[in-house]
Amino acid sequence: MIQRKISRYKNDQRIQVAVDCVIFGFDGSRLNVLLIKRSFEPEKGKWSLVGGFVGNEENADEAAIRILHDLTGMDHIYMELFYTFSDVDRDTSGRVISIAYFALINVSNFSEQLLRDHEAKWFPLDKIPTLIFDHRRIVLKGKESLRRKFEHYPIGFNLLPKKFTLPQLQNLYEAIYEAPLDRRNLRKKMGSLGILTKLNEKEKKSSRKGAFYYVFDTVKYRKLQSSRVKFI
Amino acid sequence: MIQRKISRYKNDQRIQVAVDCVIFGFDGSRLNVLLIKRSFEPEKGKWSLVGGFVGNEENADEAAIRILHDLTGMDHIYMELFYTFSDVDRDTSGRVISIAYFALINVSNFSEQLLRDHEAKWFPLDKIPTLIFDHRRIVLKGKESLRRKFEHYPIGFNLLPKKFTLPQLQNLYEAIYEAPLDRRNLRKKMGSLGILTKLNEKEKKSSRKGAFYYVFDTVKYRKLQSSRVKFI
DNA sequence: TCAAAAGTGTTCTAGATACACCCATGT
DNA sequence: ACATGGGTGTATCTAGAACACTTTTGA
Repeated sequence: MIQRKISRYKNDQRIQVAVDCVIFGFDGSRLNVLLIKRSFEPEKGKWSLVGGFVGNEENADEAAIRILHDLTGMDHIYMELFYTFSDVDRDTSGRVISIAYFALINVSNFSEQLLRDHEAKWFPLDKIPTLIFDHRRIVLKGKESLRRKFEHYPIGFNLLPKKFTLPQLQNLYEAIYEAPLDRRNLRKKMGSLGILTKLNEKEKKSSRKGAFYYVFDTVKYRKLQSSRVKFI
Repeated sequence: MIQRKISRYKNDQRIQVAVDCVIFGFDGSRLNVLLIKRSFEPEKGKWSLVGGFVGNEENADEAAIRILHDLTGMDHIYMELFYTFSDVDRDTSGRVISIAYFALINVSNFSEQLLRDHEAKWFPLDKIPTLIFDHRRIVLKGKESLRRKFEHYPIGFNLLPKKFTLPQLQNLYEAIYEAPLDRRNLRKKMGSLGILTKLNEKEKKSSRKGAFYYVFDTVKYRKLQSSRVKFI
């Protein structure tokens, strides 16, 4: 039995609280954002972030987890609150503030079927279509937050498949920083951090020679975590 | 004539939206947080952050500016949204989410009279009393956010008076990082950034020899701003 | 055999760190 | 005269940046 809490504060405030998720996905070469065709009015049929209202019996994290689960079927998605957008007229049909999260997922966990079911589509970061409301601003701020976080925490590994190659890792860094990176320096850096384990297996699709797979060494990483490592 | 916006969304959500401010102030040697004795129920008389509800016709920034202005009489206070707290039971008398800001002000702008008027008091960061609700958590997260921001942006100057000495600046760095810092290295760093101008005037209260005053060179700083400077 | 991407080491430079003595002044 | 905090310079170390050739293999 769910009982609605009655506020003891006297207040005629009427603001609704929503969560919006900037879902980043990396396809091995480019960084993408998942957008959906909005299924209800207003702005039905336009491209939009994935979102929903916060329930009376859940906090914003729980709402984001629920929304991400409904869309993907996945649990334990890496996500982080990065900002709250509250302009009075940001939503054209009511006063709604949006608690914004970015989420990092591995594109390969996302089937074509799933995309069709939700009328969803991956868009490269430099090719975001016109979005409803202030969602473009939310995407841009999400990207900035991701970039800052990325500098000190190894969250990028959430965007990669379990096994990944160093050229893929380099593409990821370059996509997030929008700047070229030297192969040799990246390898040296990863070597000195000691958080990658080389597998005796090669990825052969994207080159003739093939690139060795690596896995992320969680145990070694945890030891570093206390000391605010620089990852780039 | 203010007309309330009627939402077109069907939704029985009943959440109120508040803003809370972690106001940091530096007294020349320690970093403090401004707390007030809560003036209304529930939890009346307990220590609390400064806050208030977001009005129907203002966004969260505007609410924070209003709240800070009401308390201090000051405008153009440096402030930044750092997180939104939304646990279902965080406020014991209703569902209220709190959009949290940290604000940086110069303690010397704050008269004793002002403190008395609002039943407010500065508390050193390591001596925060028991606070209502989740305000302790908000303070801790605010401190972390301040620290991260401080690394790359010269926001610390908002905590200092217009004229300040290098020993004071050092105290500020040490207070924010809770770690000792070498005098000579700090001076070298500031010298190389070139954003301080030495005045021909000394502060004589805190030592016999006296320490030269400096001012922050806004023009030189702006030139640096594009390039993500490291400030520590 | 050649095109295309993977892999590999060294040098240079700038910034961070560590460190100890003299200076100015009020009491 | 001395105690107190302010001011200064150098040597070392480390991390980041720049840079070019060899290897593998499928077509």
